[in-house]
Amino acid sequence: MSPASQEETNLLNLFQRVSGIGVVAAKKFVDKGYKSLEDLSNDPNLTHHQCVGLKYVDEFEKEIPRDEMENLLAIVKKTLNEIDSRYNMEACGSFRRGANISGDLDIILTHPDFTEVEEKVVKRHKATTPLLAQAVQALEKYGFLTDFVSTGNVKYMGVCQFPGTDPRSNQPYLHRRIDLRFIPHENYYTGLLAWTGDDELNRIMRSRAKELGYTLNEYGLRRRIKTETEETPGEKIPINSEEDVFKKLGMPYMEPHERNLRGVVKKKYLMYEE
DNA sequence: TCGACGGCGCATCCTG
DNA sequence: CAGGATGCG
DNA sequence: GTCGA
Repeated sequence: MSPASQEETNLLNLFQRVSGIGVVAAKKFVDKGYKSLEDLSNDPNLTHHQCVGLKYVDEFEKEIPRDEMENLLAIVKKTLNEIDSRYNMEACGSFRRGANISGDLDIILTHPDFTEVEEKVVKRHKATTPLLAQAVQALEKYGFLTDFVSTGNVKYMGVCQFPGTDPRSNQPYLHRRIDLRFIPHENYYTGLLAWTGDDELNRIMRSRAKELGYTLNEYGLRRRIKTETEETPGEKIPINSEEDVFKKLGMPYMEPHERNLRGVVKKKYLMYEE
């Protein structure tokens, strides 16, 4: 590779370390002649997301130890239960699958007043529901949330920081990426399943559902209606636990820590290749 | 053998 | 201005 | 590159 295009590749990779900068934006900045993150920081037209990403570019690359994840989650649970005990929340992703380290904190949130019907009504009228905003406000009040990346009716993306000094470093705790995702009450378990993953398991369960004439996603398990010309989602199967979904698909229940399939499946194929 | 390989919420830009 | 398209995670 | 249609 020529020196020039090597430099360009290096810069593209450098800029994409910033949250909010993908391949398109990175290329744009290279074309502008930027050579460093400092050049980037002098651009007056960065999006808000990119500003936050740049501010914490080093901190966001640091992994989060499991005990800190537990402490962060405990703060969110305690704070929200204080303002309304009917909030229900769980951290998903690799943390729920038992990982010792995580990249960010992904929390799904339900409340009995936020149903599928409610969500549709809100969407149709381009209205707002206060449930997520109230939760965010409560967490901001304690200084737990330090910056936002995006914030809407059902999804908040932002930055949080555990209070006090980290005994590991004798420094303040690092800033961590946090997502709060509101999902309709009756979709809690399929949402929990989908957002816990991993991706490989999601693919397997969705394709298995398809084979059995269902369609599975984070919004529920539905029967598929098959006519001569088209297939449409049919009535919803009631789901009251993650176990219910496995059962409907004729699969043995897998504990969250047993859902780390990424790579495992590949190994299986490699065995056949021998 | 050949096409699909995720869909979606939010921010922002584009178009009319 | 609204509605659609695109970038991003 | 993998896998079902």
